[in-house]
Amino acid sequence: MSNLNLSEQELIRRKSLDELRKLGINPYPAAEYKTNAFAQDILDNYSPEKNNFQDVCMAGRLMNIRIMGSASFAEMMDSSGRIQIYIRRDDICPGEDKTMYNTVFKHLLDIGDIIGIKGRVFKTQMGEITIHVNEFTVLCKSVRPLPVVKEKDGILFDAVTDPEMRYRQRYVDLIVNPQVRDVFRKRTRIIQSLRELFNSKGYLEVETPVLQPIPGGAAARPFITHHNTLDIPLYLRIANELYLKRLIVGGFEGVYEFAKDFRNEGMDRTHNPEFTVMEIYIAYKDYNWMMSFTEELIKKAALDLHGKTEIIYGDNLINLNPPYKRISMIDSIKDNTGIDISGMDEEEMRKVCDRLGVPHSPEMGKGKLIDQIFGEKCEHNYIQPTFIIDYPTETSPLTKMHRSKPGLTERFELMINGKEIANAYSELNDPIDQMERFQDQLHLSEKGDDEAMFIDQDFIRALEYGMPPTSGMGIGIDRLTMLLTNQPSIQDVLLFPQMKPETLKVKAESQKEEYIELGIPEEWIEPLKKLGFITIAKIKEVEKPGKLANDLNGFNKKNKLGLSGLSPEAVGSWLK
RNA sequence: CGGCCCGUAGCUCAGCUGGUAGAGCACGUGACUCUUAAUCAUGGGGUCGAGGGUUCGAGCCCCUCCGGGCCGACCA
Repeated sequence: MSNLNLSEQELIRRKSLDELRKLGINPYPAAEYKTNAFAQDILDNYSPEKNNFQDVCMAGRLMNIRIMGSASFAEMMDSSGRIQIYIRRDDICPGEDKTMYNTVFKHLLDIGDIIGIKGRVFKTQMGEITIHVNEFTVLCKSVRPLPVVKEKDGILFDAVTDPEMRYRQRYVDLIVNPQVRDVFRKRTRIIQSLRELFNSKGYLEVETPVLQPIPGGAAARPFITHHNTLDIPLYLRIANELYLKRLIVGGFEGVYEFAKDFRNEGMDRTHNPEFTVMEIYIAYKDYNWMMSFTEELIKKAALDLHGKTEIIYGDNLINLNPPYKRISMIDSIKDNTGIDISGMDEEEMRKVCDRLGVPHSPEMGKGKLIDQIFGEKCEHNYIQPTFIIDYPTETSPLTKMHRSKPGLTERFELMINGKEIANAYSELNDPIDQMERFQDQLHLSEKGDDEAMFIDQDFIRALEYGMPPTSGMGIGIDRLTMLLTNQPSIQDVLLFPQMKPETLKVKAESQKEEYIELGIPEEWIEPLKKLGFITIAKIKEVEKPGKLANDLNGFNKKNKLGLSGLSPEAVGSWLK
């Protein structure tokens, strides 16, 4: 009955499954399969002169099968790549019994199945490095047909490009689009590169709470959840900043964490509800030091990934070789708009916004207005890496006041390709100033800003014991990965980007008993369902029993079911 | 939240002014011992995203909904 929902190809593969079992072959064996070679290693290192790889054993997925009578070529893909294999009937079946080739290989194996092979490597007349197989083992039968992507001269045919399928069924994407695996290998290499640098300096990798009673450290709307035993609300973290700084108070010299953060906000090409941020805090440093460190880190990541600092993103050629340009936010606005906003009050700023066509609203303070102008008129112009420094106090409540510029803070953001890549400060460690900044945030919250920060009393208490002068920095790992792997969407650097739930096509089918109650012979239930009458209600809607009888008899004949014919009267009796 | 586009066989896509659903690959059967987008012959496979409406008749026109993409808004 469940077979009703299966396609023809799925039914055939399930039948092959049974056939294999009948031949005594377990399609899902448990035993370890010991391999001694990978496709890429063979392709890179085989040479006929050395006559190496003459006793290889490898495992992988069948991606293509070309049968030519008693010999066949196929392609097998393992974690390293694809390689061609050559299978000859009389090698596989040296004796009289040719079942393993004629039946198992030719008929019961399909594209998508996973097998193990033993054989020797050689070069075909066409010059392709190939494994001559003398034994194969079924390791996993695939019962769902894989999209078949073909390739010639680097051109892909029928490539799976549908974003919905690629993101929802990432496993399929990874199988048929090998360059996708490469992006995620690179993502991991980027993270490793940063971790190596931090560890080489003796900084400590730590873990801090994801479930937080007060979602602090950033301005964003959190996800809320509930703890049953404690009977309190908890928030999924929007940042880990305040916890890492507590650890600096505790005496660690440098701490860092690769953290999943969660923000209950919009989704687009650069935003996913959960995302990864690396934050690092180092005692006795300031934001100037941190700028140099950030340069070092970005350069290292680029070199580890590409071996050079020039990268291409979209149409832009970007050079990540330090030093990067440094410009204050005020100067940036001056450069990009010709307007010097230094010393202006809030009213003057509003007029500037109007003149520039920058949208603003009454609850925005001076700092927010500056931020707004920068975001609209400046940010997108910084394609080459540029540090924007010295941000307004109002929008930087965790940042130390600038040592010489009143009203500003010691903060920088690194812009690359017109996007923020990193954000860092000389951390505010004055507990009394910090308390006042939190209270300012509270006022913003009362004015209706639902992103204003909460007051974290325990964090204040920690600062009261004394936090050394510290610089902290955060990097969006997803966006850094997009940049370094030239991917246009955050979904392309997340293995499982957030999607709306798939609406499962679970059709409400009536039970067999309900059909029988109507007097419908059991053998006619399946044909009825095949014709779309999956519920009793559907049958009751039929107005012409003659037509239904005719359709059913036609179905019987077409599918050679061999059932005795139905009269219109018999069908009519079901409908009463 | 607004604008535009998309949803047809397992996959990639055609489908004319509304007139009985097509191709390639994949799949079944047969042939073939160095092929490679293998080839040749032959056969099957569809609730055209879902639901309504207009019509003698809808994959196509209208409405609603679901899912996806791009752009903008909001948001860092």
